Amino acid sequence: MRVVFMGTPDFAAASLRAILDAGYPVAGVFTQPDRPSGRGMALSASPVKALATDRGIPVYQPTKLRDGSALAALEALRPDIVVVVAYGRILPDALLAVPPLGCVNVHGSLLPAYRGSAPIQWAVLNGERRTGVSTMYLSHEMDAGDLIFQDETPIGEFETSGDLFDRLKEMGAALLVKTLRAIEAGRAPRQPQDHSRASYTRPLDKSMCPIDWTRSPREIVKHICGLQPWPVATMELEGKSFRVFAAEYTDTHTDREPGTVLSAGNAGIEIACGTGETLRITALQAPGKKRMSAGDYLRGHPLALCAGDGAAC
RNA sequence: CGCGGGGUAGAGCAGUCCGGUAGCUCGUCGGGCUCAUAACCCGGAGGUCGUAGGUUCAAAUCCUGCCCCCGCAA
Repeated sequence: MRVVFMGTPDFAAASLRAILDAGYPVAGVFTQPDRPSGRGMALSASPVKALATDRGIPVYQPTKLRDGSALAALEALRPDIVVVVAYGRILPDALLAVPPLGCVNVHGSLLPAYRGSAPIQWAVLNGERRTGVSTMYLSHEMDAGDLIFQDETPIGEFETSGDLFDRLKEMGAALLVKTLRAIEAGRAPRQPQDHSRASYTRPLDKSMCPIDWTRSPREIVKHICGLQPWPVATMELEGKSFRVFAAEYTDTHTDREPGTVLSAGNAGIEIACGTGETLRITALQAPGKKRMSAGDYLRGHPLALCAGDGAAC
């Protein structure tokens, strides 16, 4: 079964690696063009390209998918099936029609929930206790194709999007191999999604970073975890914007204004939340500094605590 | 050459502009005190100031090259 793989980031590279390790011949790989990125704006290859190059697989990086050349390139590869994982492009119907066995996709959610571009992060942000991965056939509409397999997993209370990403990319890769085997054997399930239960995510952006202290401790913890490793939750302290990486629950109750710093010491910075409860920030990053524990930071930067009613803090 | 911040004791920082004894908080080690503590008191150890050169009577500090870390941007 000749496979053509389309994908770009780390999440996709895991799937590519899995089907290669499973012994499937990958005739070619499509990935996004190299772009200047990183410090120094050096041109850098996508993780998928790096892996494909390493394994000696031809790489295609079309700028446009609709000018005919991409279609010609795909047809020339004569794939039986096309696997698309986080390619970052909408495939024109003409491309979808090329492989006789269809196009399959790995998505980081339990579809039909969390269709869209940041399903893993939004599952964390929304405080979901479980999520998973799905494989499906690609259809004209985004993430709405018929389901093949799904696999579930619980989300840890303090698990970050990055942690969950790493777990789901391996789950997705394994599920993809299972899916390919089933299709090859002609016994892959095909279950239309319940579109009435579909939900959609929007991309993350930096405007959502600031922590809203009027929310509950758990909502704030999920905010902190969900926005890691990017774009990272932030808080204001003494006029500077800090990136916040970790927090822990306390059993303290307070009637102080949400956002008030109640204490700052070795264990962290305790701040009043909106429910009369508090949260202790335990890891943060000051501008121009690297991430460190709150205790470490305070050692070099004593915080002026106000004992008053909090208004002046 | 996309823009900017940073590298000083095990950790976090000050000192650099204006060159002249290596400083603070924490940890650590020893001693003391307390019913008790991430408590407090006394004392000690621990640093080629990222690195290689240059200027100087004298460089953490001024000049130049290089390495590494971080943020923006993608």
